[in-house]
Amino acid sequence: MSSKLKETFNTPEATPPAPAALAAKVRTLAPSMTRSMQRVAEAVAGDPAGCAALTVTGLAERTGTSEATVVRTSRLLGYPGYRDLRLALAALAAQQAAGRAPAVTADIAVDDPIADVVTKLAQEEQQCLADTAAGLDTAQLEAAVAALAAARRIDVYGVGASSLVGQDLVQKLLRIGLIAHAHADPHLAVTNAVQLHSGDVALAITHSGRTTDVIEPLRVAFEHGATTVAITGRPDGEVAQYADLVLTTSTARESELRPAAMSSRTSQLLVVDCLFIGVAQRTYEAAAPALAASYEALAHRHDPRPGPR
Amino acid sequence: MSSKLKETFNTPEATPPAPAALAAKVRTLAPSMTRSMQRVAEAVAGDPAGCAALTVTGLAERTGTSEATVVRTSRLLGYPGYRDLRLALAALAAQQAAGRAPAVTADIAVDDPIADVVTKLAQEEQQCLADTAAGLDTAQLEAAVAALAAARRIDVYGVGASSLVGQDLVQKLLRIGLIAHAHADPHLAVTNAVQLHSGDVALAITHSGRTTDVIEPLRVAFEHGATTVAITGRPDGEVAQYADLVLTTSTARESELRPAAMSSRTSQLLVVDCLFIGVAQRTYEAAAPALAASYEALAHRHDPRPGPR
DNA sequence: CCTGGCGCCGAAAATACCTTTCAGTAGTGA
DNA sequence: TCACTACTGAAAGGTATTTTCGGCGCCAGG
Repeated sequence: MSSKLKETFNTPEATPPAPAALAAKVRTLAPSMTRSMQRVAEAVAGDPAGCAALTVTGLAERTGTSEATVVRTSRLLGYPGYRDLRLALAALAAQQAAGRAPAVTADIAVDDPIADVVTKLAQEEQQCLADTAAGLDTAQLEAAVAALAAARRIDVYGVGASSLVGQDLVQKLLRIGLIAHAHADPHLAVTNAVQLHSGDVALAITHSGRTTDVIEPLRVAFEHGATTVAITGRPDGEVAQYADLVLTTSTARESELRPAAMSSRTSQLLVVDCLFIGVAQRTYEAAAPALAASYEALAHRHDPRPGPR
Repeated sequence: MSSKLKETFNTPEATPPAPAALAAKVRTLAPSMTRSMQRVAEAVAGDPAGCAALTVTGLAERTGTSEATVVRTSRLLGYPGYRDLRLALAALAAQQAAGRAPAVTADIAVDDPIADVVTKLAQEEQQCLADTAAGLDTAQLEAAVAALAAARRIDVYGVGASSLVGQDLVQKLLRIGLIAHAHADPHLAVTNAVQLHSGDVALAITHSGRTTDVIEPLRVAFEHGATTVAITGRPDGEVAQYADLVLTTSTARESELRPAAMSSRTSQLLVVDCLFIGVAQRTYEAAAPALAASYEALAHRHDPRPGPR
C-alpha cells in the first residue's frame, strides 16, 4: 500500500538469524546503515560479551543513540528485536571464550591469578587421565583384576603420596568383602610379606619405580610365590623386576610449583579405580549387597537420631 | 531482621553465575529443590538451547509450573533472575554446539569389558574435573588460600574416603613448612579443635555435607574463632552453617558400581591441589626451598647407596 | 535566499516480559 | 484432629523492549 503503517524495514533475510557470522554481517551491511546504526553495529561486533550484558537503554546510552535505533539495528541484522540479538551475542561471546580456552596449557606460574590456577590444574589433570587411559595395558589390567578377585589376601605397599592411593584401594576392596591391607611402614610390610604365598596378591605403588621401601616387600612377596602387581610410571624401573604384572601410569611434566606427586596421584587413582570396578564386576553377586550394606551403615552416621532418613 | 520482606532465597553464591557448569550445578542443587523447581531445572539442563528460546511464561507452561517457580529456580542456580539465566543458557547452547558438549557417557555396566571400563571411567573423571573447575567460586578459594597461608595452625577433618584427601592436603602443606594436622578420629578432632582460635584455620571435607563426625569439630573451631573452611558437594548442607568459606565440589551421578565416593574424591583432590598451589604461590619465598629440600631428601631413599644419583 | 520534500533520529507512549506479593493448599508433626 | 510449615500459582507491580510520532537537518528546486 501507499502509507507505511509500521517501521518494519525490509529484513534482508527471512532465515533465522545467524549464530556466529555476526561480525561478517555487520561488515556487509554497514554501508547500507545510517550513522547511528553503524555506531551500534560497531559496538556489537567489537564487544559482543560486553554488549550482551547491557539492556536496550544501556546499549543506546553507550553508543550515544536511542533505544529505537538499537532495535532498528537488531532488525537489520536479521533478528526480530533486541532481545534476540542479545541472546545471539551471549552465544557468540561463549563461542569466542571457548575458542580461546585451550590457550592456557602453559605452565602454572607464581603470579598466576587463582582462576588460572584452577583452569590449568583441571586441564592438566584431565590430560593426565586421558594419557593414562590410553597407555594402560588392558591385558595386564585384566590379569590383575582376576588375581585380585581370586586372592585369599591382598597386601598393598605405598609410601608418601602413594600411600594414600594404596589406602584408597584397600578401603574399596574391604567394602566389597575382600581381605586387604595397606602398608605404609616398610618394616611391617616386609614382615607381613613373608606370610604371602601362591594365591595371594601383593601390589606396590611407586611413581619412580625406584622406591626401595616399596620394592623390598614386593620382592619378598614375589619370592614367596605371591602374584605381584606394580603400579608405576616407570615400567622399566627396578620395581618391575619383581612384578608379575605391571600397570603403567602416565608421567606428566612437572613444574616447580606442581610436584610430580600431584599428577602421578591422579594417574594412580584412575588405575586403582579401574582395578576396583573390574573386581566388583567379577564378584558382583557378593559385591553388590556388600556395597549396599556399607552404604546403609554409613547413612546412620549422618544424623545421630534414629529412624528413616 | 525479623520478618522476611522479600523472597530473596539464600543465594548460595554471591559470585557472578557460572557459564558452563550449569548441568553440574543443577545436579548439585537438585536435592535441595522442591518438586516444581526440579522440573524446571531438569528442563533447563536437558535442553538449554530450547529453553533459551522461551520466555518465562513459555518455560513455566512447558514445565507445567508457574512463572514464579521459574524465577525462583533461576535464583537458586545463582542468577539474579530469569533474564540472566536465559543468557547463560544461550551461551551454554553455543558452547555445546561448538563441540564442547559434555557428551553423556553411558553408565558402567556389570558386563562391560575392561577396556570400556577404563575409557568410561577416565571420561567421567575428566568431566568431573571440568565441572568442579567451572563451579568453583574463585573468591572463596582466594580467601581460603589467604587464610591458610597466614594460619598459625591448620586442622583438617575428614573421615572415610575424605580422610585420605585431608591427609593429602596435610602432606603437601607440611612440605612447604606450614603447620597442619589431619584428623580422622572425631573425638581427637574435637579435643584439638578447642585449641584453635582466631588466626587458625579449620578445614572440613565431607561430600554429603552432613557427616556429623566432621561437622562437630568444625563447629567447635568455628565457635572458638578459627577461620573455618568446608569442602563439600552440598553448599547448602549442615556443614556450611559453621563454615566461613565454602568450596563446592561437583556431584557426578553415581551408579551401582561407581559409588559417589569415587567422583567426589576426584573433585575434592582438585580443590585441595588448588589450595595448595595457591598457598605455595603466596609463600613462594619460603615454599620453593622447602619443596626442593624435601625432594632432595627423598632422592636418597630410592637408592640406599650414598653418593650422587 | 527561501521553501518544500525526504528520511533519520530520539522522546515518550504502548506493550511485552519479568519479578514480587499474597493467599490458598498440601503435607507434616504433635 | 489440629496447628504449623513450606510449596505453589494467580495476579499485581515493575522493567525492559517495541512502537509510534513528531522534530530536525539536509538537499534540490524555485
